[in-house]
Amino acid sequence: MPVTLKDIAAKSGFSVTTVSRALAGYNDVSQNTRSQILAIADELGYQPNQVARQLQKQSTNTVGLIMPARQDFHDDFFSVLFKGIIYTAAQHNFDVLISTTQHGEAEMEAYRRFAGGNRVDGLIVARTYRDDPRIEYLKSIKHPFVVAGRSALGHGSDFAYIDYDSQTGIEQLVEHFVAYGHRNIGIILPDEALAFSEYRFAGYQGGLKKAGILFRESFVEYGDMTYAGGVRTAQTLLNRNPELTAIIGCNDLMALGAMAAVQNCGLQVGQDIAVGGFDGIPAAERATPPLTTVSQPIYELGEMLTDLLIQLIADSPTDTVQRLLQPELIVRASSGQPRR
Amino acid sequence: MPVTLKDIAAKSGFSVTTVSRALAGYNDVSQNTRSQILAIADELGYQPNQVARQLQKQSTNTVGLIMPARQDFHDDFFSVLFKGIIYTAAQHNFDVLISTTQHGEAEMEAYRRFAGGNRVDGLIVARTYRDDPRIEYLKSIKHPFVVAGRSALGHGSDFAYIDYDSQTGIEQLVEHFVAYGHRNIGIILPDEALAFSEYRFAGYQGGLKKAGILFRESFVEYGDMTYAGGVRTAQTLLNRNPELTAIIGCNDLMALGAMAAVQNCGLQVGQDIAVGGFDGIPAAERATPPLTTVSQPIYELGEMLTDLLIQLIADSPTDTVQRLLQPELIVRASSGQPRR
DNA sequence: GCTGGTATCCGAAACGTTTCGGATATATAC
DNA sequence: GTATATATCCGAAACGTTTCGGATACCAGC
Repeated sequence: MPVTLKDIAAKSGFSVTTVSRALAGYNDVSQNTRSQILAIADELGYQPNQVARQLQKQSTNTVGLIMPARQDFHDDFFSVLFKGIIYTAAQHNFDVLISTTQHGEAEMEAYRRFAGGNRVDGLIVARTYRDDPRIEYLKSIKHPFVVAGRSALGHGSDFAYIDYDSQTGIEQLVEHFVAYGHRNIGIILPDEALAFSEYRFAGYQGGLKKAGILFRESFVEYGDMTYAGGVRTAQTLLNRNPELTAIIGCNDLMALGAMAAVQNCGLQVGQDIAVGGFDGIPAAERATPPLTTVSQPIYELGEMLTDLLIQLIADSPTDTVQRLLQPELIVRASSGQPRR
Repeated sequence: MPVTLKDIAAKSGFSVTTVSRALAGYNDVSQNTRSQILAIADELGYQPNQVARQLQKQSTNTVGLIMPARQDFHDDFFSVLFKGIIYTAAQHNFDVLISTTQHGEAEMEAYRRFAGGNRVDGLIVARTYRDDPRIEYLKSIKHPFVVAGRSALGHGSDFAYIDYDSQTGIEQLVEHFVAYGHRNIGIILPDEALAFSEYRFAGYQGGLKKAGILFRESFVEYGDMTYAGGVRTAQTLLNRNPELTAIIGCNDLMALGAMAAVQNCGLQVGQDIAVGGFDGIPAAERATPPLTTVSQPIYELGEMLTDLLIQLIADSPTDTVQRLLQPELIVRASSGQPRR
């Protein structure tokens, strides 16, 4: 029994049309009737039905985000990205609709519900996979979207995206380690299925090559982006390669896990083994010792993505915006002192 | 130009009604026509318009959450609560609609839009204030909602809520410190306007009283729930009261800040000054030294709230569920050894 | 008195679904 | 043969808005 325009119309004696126009501020309704109508609306506590309005206007003032379920949950990436998104959306008077699914058919189903089902005006897609079906779908139905990240290395990316140049970032981290005298540098990569995994791997190889260091398969492991996964994977790496003097975790959480693994071995982070991460989350700075990392400001990424998406919704764009941002190497105690 | 029921009707030669019923699986449509219709729907890539469906069904399968903007942003509480909510909502095939606002009129506006505007079937309200206008509003329009937290001490709470008994939690923490030989225990409280601030204060006073320790106004400060705020406030507390040997931060973030402040003074956390927190966030466990804290599993709180809300939406309840959960004291190195 | 303009109002259609209450045709029962 | 049941379909109304295209009344200008 919420109050509708019809109720106000009945009580005021005017038509639904006039009530609607009075409330919307059109100037073809007299001052007198407008104030009557406003008074009644106020008295009845009228609240326009947003769903009806959306149906009529064919727009929702809502952006959508579909997050991976569970296993990535304690990854700070989405938390922070998400904060940037909802805060920026609110600035533009947009709400944010969220769902979580496992990767796979359920995920596509959610995208169809949000985009095809007209629940949102635009979508932000994050964590791209190689040949990502979500992107294909959104392109096919011409629904506005922006992507955090690109397609995998070598695949074309003909859509709006914003991404940090993690290849260069990791390369700089490797160079930093090399400059400190390290030559046996291990790396914990993200899941191979993730598009950005390749860029980081390429950065690792690029850094080694520049330094004239031979790439060794055995120094590479894949982790699951979690703290616990970092502990586990670093353990494996250290057991298999006692000669390692440095480890790169491809996100800060895994790097923090790696630090713990090093300490568990009775070794000193920064003395015996240098550790570096990627992301620049707050916990990295607060760790003991503080973590050297490649910082990609995620909150700001969320802001930029949202601004871009909303702009894209407002005026269908002429050219597709693609922005590649430079991350910043932040050296802290976890990489220790130059070794000679 | 998304495809609608009308398009399928036109192409198949059946009426919109029949198409609708075929797709919905009613049994008053023959196997033959059903399969024709399904085929065409599939071919055209039909995706039901959720907004139209919501309008007709007068329900949205969506729960709403309105988060405080900015200053609380780097508080992990909402991030984790939020994860619990969206994950559980997804289990029930509910989406989650989010907005952020500053506390105040804009916040009420958002509640009206979500609840009165029929955008969501139910709301989760968190961070209650004393005599919270949001709760009054939702009660007045009889919109389903559940609350994380209660009204302020002494005010009646005639609505569905789930809360941790933080009074008992803080009391236990005080008792723990007392048992370790501390008598000069400072506390950093949350903003007074927050309903739970009073419970924690009461717990502090209760703990002191049990131990026969006189309450001293000067040992109390109010913080803003952030890490930086914790550093600042602990600093103030320590400068003013050099006799302090223990500090309680009323959330982990402020407690971690307090640890940093202690260390900045050249003092040892756990040796010179004991520190305890409240929440049990992951960072507390990983801190150096690990933080003694009163753990209130927030993710689980989000799960329970969402389950309760959805149940409340499904069958209007007979009695209002109110659950008071016991938090758990977790002793770690930040509280050091017994002093004698 | 007629014309044109302006101010104010409103009916009806539309957005895309779902559903109520039939309508039609065919089969079954007697 | 009629009466009843069943299977299959559909028109129209409804959900609550917004908006297009008038309609009406009144005024000024000639």
